[in-house]
Formats: sequence, structure tokens, C-alpha cells
Amino acid sequence: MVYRRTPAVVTRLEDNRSRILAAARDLVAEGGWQHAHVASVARKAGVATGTVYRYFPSKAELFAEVLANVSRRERDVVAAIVDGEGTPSVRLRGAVEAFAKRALQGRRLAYALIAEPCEPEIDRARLVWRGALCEEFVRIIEIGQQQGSFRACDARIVGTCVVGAFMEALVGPLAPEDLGDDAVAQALIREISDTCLAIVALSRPAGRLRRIA
Amino acid sequence: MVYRRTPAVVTRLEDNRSRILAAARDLVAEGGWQHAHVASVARKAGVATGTVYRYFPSKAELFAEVLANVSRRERDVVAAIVDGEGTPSVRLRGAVEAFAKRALQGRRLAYALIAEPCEPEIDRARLVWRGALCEEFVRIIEIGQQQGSFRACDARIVGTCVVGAFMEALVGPLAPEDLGDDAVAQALIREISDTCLAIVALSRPAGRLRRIA
DNA sequence: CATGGCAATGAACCATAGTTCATTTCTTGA
DNA sequence: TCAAGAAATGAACTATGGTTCATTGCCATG
Repeated sequence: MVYRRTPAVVTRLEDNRSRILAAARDLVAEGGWQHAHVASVARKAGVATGTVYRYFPSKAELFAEVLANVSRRERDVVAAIVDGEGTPSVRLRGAVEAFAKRALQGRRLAYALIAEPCEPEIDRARLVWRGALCEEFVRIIEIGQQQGSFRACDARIVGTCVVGAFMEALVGPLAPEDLGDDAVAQALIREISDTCLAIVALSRPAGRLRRIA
Repeated sequence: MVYRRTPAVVTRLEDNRSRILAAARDLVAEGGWQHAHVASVARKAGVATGTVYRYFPSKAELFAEVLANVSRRERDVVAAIVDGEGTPSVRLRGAVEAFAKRALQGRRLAYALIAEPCEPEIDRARLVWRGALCEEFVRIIEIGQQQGSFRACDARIVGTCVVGAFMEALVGPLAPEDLGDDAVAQALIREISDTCLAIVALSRPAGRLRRIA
């Protein structure tokens, strides 16, 4: 019996795997789901079509992993801000703005991962990761409520609303046709984060108000 | 030369057309996109597969029309409320609650039309109609702003946020697995409409506040 | 250097469903 | 009743692209 997986072989296998993943991600980032075929991925990764199937059981799982990788990164960015410094309001705004800014930077990929029509199988994976992102916003809302900075509400539902709000507002501007003026993007981001803050802001007491010392 | 389209024939043709549309809609309402095949539609409508193609150029266009019909109805309901009686706040809340309530009543269909993963071609049609719905919310926001009831903001962006917020919060509960407790649904609807109102509420002046006469 | 076993290859395969179209059936007006 | 033309039929066709697998090549051991 000969041939054992020497470190060299293991490395090569891992290289292949990540090269395929990278190729898949890049393809999506360049042309969306339209041209994200297994054959294209293989070509871009410099392997044969069949090789892809030595690393991933199906197209759907390959792209689900791409989606997971990218989404996890985004979620981590948001999570770091949620767990970071500042008042809950500052953190919520920061999280929303960070997400929006990053999305607008890599528009094509963001559009594909968030909103572009794609195969049902892949679409399903999106829902999962959107849920994970939502968790982070639920957390910051709960923190804000504990500190008395945010209004009393069902954090789970309202967190979902927050995610829905900024996602929806981003979709249009993310669309590939949109070229993206930077000043417009800045204004958009600000408007969106204002809106998200408004969602959780303490509600005004009834009646007229007057500022006090 | 004989055979002209007598009124009877015209009627039969129209009947066929709407029977096919109804069958398609019902299929989606029952089982979502998974089983919405042209052959199934034909069977349910009591015609041959090929007949469907005498009335619709493609599967995508058939279902796009289904989507348009249902969506238009929803938009009209919202539009009527937007143009109806009451303060802008009351109308906004009413519109959101009406939409949510109707969606929760016909869960399966609503889920399919709003969120269920489906073929890219059909998904594209969704975006269009979601935009039309959004218009109505932009309108009520603008009305509210003119009357000084809503905060100053970009109505277009914030309207999109409102739609995104309640859509997203509805998606989970719409999912086919969810059986739907009525009390829970009521609470959900209330929470969502509260949230949507918060989005446009006049922002609190900075500093601490105290109620005055 | 021989050999056993694993990885890579990519052309062929196949599954699914949307479409087509030659044929049949129906309707109308003479 | 018959002819002409339109509508309906549904089995066959086809396009697409994911998946397979017999073959080849490569590498580590004895």
C-alpha cells in the first residue's frame, strides 16, 4: 500500500478547493448569476469541470458556500460594531452604514447576493444568511432597550424590519445598471441609517413637548 | 370563406384565457412555484398543454400576468387607503395593516408572490410590482410631510424602507410551514404597523423633553 | 524503477420542462 | 350537408446545463 496524503497533497487539495471557491465568487461578482455556470467556474479556476465535483457535491452547494463565506464576512463586520464602543444608537447607525457602504462598494456582488433573481436553490441559501445578519440587529436592539435608549418593542420583529428596510433601500442603487455617484451614495447611506434609527427611537410621549435643562 | 369570430367564440376564447390564468394562480396559491408547470396549469384549466401557448407566449409571461393581477389588487387596496380618510398616520397604519392582514390570510399565495424562491424570470416580475406598491407608500409619506405629520426625509428612500420593513417582517410568518395562530398574527401586524409609523414619525428634538400644557 | 492508489480530466450523458407543430376537432356560412 | 378555416390537441422535440464516469496522469512508497 502506497500513496498517503502527504502535506504537499493536502495543500494542493486545499488550494484547489479555495481556487474553485474564489473563481465562483469572482464570477458572481463580475456577471451575477447569469454566467455562473459550473463549467465557467472550472475554467476560471483552471481545473476540469468534473474536478469541481470532487470538492462540491453540486452547483447549489458550491454557490451556497460562496454565499456563506461572503455573508459571514459581512455579518462579522456588523457583529464587531454591535459589540463595539458607543451608545446603542451610535452602534446601530454604524452597523447599518458599514453594511450599506460595503454593499455599495462591491455593488455587483452585493446585488447578486442580496437581490438578483437566481435559481431557487441558491435563493434559499440567501434567506438563511439574511437571518444570521438579522440576529445581529436584534442583539443591538435588545442592548439598546436594556439601556433605555430604544423603545419597547419585539426586538425580533423590529430587527427584521430594520434589515428589510435597509436591504430594500439598497436594492435599487445596487442594481448593476446604476453607475453610482459617490455623493448620492453618501446621502443614501445617511438617509437609510437615519431611518433605521427612527425605527427604534423612543416614541414621543403624547402631547406637545418642550426641551428642558 | 366561412367562420368568423362570433360573439360566442370570442366568449369562449376569453373564458379559456381566464380559466388558464385562474388555474395558474390557484396552482401557485396551493403549492407555490414548485408545482407550477405549464402542463399542470393546462390540466387544471381543462385544456391541452399546447393550448396554453395560444394564449400566452411563454410560461414566464403567463405567470407574470398572474403576479400582475394579484399584485395590482393589493396595490389598489393600499392605494384606496392612501387616498382615503384620516390623518396620514392613520392612513399609513391602515395601509400597512391591510396589506399584512391580507397577506396573512392568503399565506401560501402571498409567500409565493413575495418571497418564495422561484425562477429568475418570474422573480424579475416581482421587483416591478413591488416598485408599484412602493409608490403608494411614497405618496402617503409625501402627504404626511406636507401636513407636517411626518418627519422631513427623502420620501422615495423612506417609502422603500417602509415596504422593505413590513415585507421582511412578513416573510417568516408567511412561510408555508407556519400554521399561523390568529392572536400571534394580530400582535405581529400591530408591531409591524407601529414600526412603520416610527419610521416616519417626527423626530424628537435633541435633549431631554418634558410634556407641557 | 515498478506499482498501487488517488486525483484530475472532459466528453458524454441525462433529466427536466418548456415549446412546437402535424393532426384532429369544431364552428360557421352557403 | 359541406367546405374552409380557426382552435385545440398532446406527443414529440429541444435546449440548457448540471452531473457522471471510464480513462489518464501523477505521486509516494518499497
